[in-house]
Amino acid sequence: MNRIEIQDLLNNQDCSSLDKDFKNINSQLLEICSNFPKELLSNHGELQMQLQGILLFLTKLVGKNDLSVTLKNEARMTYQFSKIIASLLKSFEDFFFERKEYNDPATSENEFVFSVVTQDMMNKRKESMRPCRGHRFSSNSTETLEDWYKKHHEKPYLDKRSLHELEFKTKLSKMQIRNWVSNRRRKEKSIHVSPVIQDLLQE
Amino acid sequence: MNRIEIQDLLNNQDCSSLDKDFKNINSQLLEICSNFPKELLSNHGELQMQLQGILLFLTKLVGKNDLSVTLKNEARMTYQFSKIIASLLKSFEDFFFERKEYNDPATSENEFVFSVVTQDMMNKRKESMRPCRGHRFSSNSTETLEDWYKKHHEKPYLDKRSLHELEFKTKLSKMQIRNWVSNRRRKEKSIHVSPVIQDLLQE
DNA sequence: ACATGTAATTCATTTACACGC
DNA sequence: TGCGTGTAAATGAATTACATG
Repeated sequence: MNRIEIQDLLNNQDCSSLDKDFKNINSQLLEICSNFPKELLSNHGELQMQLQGILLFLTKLVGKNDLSVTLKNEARMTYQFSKIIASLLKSFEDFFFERKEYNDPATSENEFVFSVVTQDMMNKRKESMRPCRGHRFSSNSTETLEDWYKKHHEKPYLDKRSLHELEFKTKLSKMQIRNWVSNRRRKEKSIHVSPVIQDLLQE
Repeated sequence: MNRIEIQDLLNNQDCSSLDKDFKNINSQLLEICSNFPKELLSNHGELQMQLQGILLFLTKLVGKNDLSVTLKNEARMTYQFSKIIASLLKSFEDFFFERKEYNDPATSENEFVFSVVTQDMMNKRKESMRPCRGHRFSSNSTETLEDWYKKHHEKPYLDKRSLHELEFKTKLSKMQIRNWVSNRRRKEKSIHVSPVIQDLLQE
């Protein structure tokens, strides 16, 4: 996932029309994000309260009739963003206060984008899990595999070198890679169906 | 078209009032459906006889005067259903044993009857069925509703006339239509998300 | 090791309903 | 009742794993 600066998320070009309170809220959110898991231990309750206040304000703002459409949309977007932060905050709290064994991989970075952290968390969890039907690989792994497949489109069968390379790149097991490529060949087949049959299957 | 389990078609809640013979017929039909084209080659003649017997019995049943209305309707539906199976069976036989040209499904009379009758049956059943979460409306109904929404895009709220019209066109209940329009408005909102946040949520 | 069939799971979407305004 | 919002239940397609010949 690409990193996105929080400033880009919050203060985009349309913000020039926003009033004082709205700007104030944006800067509050920015601050919360910047210190995200760091200051959580000391004042998570405060943070939750602050977020609740922000959400309440935004709800009121959206409800107003005399608001311009762009401003309303802006408010809605900020509301969505605040909601995301609130739920992230909650999941962090669960980690820190109910299961204490979790080490945050990203605390070393001073200012970071929280989306990257959640991605890391997901990958950490996934890697430790034993292979399970239906559980998706990380998008990174899938991309790597898909790249390989595109390159070897003519003859999409694994040789030893490819297998080793993919094993190293994706951190998946040999069996998983073989399965993936096999399933991928099957998918390739099913993509190219006679248009007549496709029409038939449509309805 | 929504799929309906054969069991639902044959054995619905009203069946408690049916007599033994009727239940027996239902289970026979169910068995025939389950093995439909599979066992056709070995015993198509038998199947035709069996179906004829069923049809005869049902004809007698419908003719009776002392039958309750719901039971009579049930018998009629089962009769239609048996007829459909019989005609399907016949067209399969034609195809397999007389080497006749397989008729284009769109123009074949049997197929036409099949789809119309099942649609009819479905609508009938839908009226009696209590609405169920997650069960899709027919594509026809959805199209009608979507058309209405597009037309009233500026102010997508139902008035009495619209509600009546849609109720007539879609054969859905008032509550279902109100729910659909409400859910549709919500969807409209969620479609217009900040592209940055959308990317973020994409992962 | 392969194609094929299919089980188990997930993900987004659809419909229904509850609660408060 | 009407609305928006939150959320439950179900669907259906796609993803991953594993069994068989």
